[in-house]
Amino acid sequence: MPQLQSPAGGGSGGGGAGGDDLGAPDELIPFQDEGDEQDKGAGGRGSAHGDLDELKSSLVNESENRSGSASGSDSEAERPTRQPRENFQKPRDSPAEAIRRQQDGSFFKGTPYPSYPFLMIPELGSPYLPNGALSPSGARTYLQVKWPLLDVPAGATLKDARSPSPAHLSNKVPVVQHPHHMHPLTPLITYSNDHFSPGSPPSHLSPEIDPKTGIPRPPHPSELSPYYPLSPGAIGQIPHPLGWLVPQQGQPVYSIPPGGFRHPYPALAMNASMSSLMSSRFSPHMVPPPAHGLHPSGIPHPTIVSPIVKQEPTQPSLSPEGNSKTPVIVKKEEEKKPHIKKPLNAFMLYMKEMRAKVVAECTLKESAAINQILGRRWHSLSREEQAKYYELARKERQLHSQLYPTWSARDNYGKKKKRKREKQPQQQIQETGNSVASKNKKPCVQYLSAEKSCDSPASSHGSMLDSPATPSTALASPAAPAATHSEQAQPLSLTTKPEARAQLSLHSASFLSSKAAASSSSLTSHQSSLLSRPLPFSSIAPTALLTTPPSFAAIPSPQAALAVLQAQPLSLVTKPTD
DNA sequence: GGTCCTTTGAAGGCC
DNA sequence: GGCCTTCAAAGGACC
Repeated sequence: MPQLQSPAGGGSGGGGAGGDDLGAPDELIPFQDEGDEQDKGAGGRGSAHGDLDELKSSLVNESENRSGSASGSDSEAERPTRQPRENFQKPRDSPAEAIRRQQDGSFFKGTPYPSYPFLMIPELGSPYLPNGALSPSGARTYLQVKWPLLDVPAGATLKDARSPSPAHLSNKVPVVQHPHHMHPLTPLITYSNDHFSPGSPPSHLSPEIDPKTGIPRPPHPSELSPYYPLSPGAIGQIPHPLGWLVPQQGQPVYSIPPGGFRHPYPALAMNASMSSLMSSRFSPHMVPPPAHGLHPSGIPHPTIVSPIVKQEPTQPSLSPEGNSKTPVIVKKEEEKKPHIKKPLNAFMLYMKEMRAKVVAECTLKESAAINQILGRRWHSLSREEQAKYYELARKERQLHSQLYPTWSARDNYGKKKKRKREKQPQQQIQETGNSVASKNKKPCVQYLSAEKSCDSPASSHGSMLDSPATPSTALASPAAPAATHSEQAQPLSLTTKPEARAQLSLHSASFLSSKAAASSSSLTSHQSSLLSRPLPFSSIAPTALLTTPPSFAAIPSPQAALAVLQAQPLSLVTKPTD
């Protein structure tokens, strides 16, 4: 399957970047390494990052325009977050310094995503339960942040107006999966949007050089990361920073001991108890939590489902003899080992957020069907929108790797006891054509037919891909806002893989008969998916944008489209430009 | 109760 | 470096 080159990836070759790049301290700061990563990616990078840079620069410009101070030089504008990132990475500010910074109003920086005004607070301390599992929704508590001062266009909110706020999207009470059931910071997180209305970041919080010190101001937490609602070094001294983060129950939100931030995961804001908790609960050693289902503050959290706690011994339990462990014990300990789940990727984050919306819009409940819809919508998202999720996912991985530095995705292999499939559907299609689903235990269900009634408003941008006006416009880009720039930033990779070409062609056909394709029951799910899925922009050859075969215009059905495509020289569609 | 389905992306292993 | 596999979420369906 041709993939939209993900920011972290550029394929598996660069795939290591997602985690490997975490080692360097500099990489901990989001936006710089956006650029860095993109530079490293050198063409293999996904589209999202190009837009991230756009967003960065546009944000800087926007902030400067707003503030009117524009104190930064050009070079500063080009590297708006460099210094702040270093500050962020090494939060060694004294409390007084931190307070001063905050009083300067320089503590925050405008969000790099003007349209992304919520903070995804993964329980502040960690989105991951002590066992590594993510607290289903509480772990990713999207808080719409109220920016008190900065004037941001209403249209620049995270989602379109139709899209309920993420908090509202939670269609169920967050269920903590781990027996610990309690994130140390959850009581401090408001789960209500009442406190947070989409607003604007204050203009004086723009990323600028502090006029007093000449030192670049620390970046806004949202720039640092959605996970880092407050910058480490100074958080603790700020009872209510600008009042835009309101404690739910009146307790001090972020107090931090004068000693400062010593936790190995310094990006997290925490008070004394949190700090100790982090040290104890979120260290890789996973020592037991202090209490069952209770935050150290004693405040229970609604997400607590069961107070049963699996004690994770700090030291491996030894056999009575002393230091030798029987295989049984070893096995037991192995079983006791907390299951650290993989960090969610961008699409998973998107699904998590949008699932409830899709479920509400449709009558579908089957996740497979929902996921098909979401998959299509995902592709219909503009790259900026996708970039948000890529960024979130990247931070998830960062956070995860910091919380569990020794964790490897390999650790989870085999834990699902997943029955090994004989072959991937994709391969089956390539090899056996349409007779694919026969081997599957469960026949592929064409869920897309059920989606017909609800997939038209696919994206907040109107999803031209779901119901495109013309193939060419739809192909040009998923809501490509600046095609020319995109082409510059991300030279179109001339995907010459047969599958990719087929996808392109199929996709072209899908614009003309997507509904028919969706309702088709004679195609395999993957074929249907191909028909309905937009091709990643990066894999579309320029010529392809201009040479949509006119013969598609009269294709009555996806089957016919497929037949045409199979018979038609693909080179007509995706003739390489070289 | 376990697995499948379905989606995309990340990561690791293998060649 | 490319390909393949597994897992991440979700919940109904199926065995």
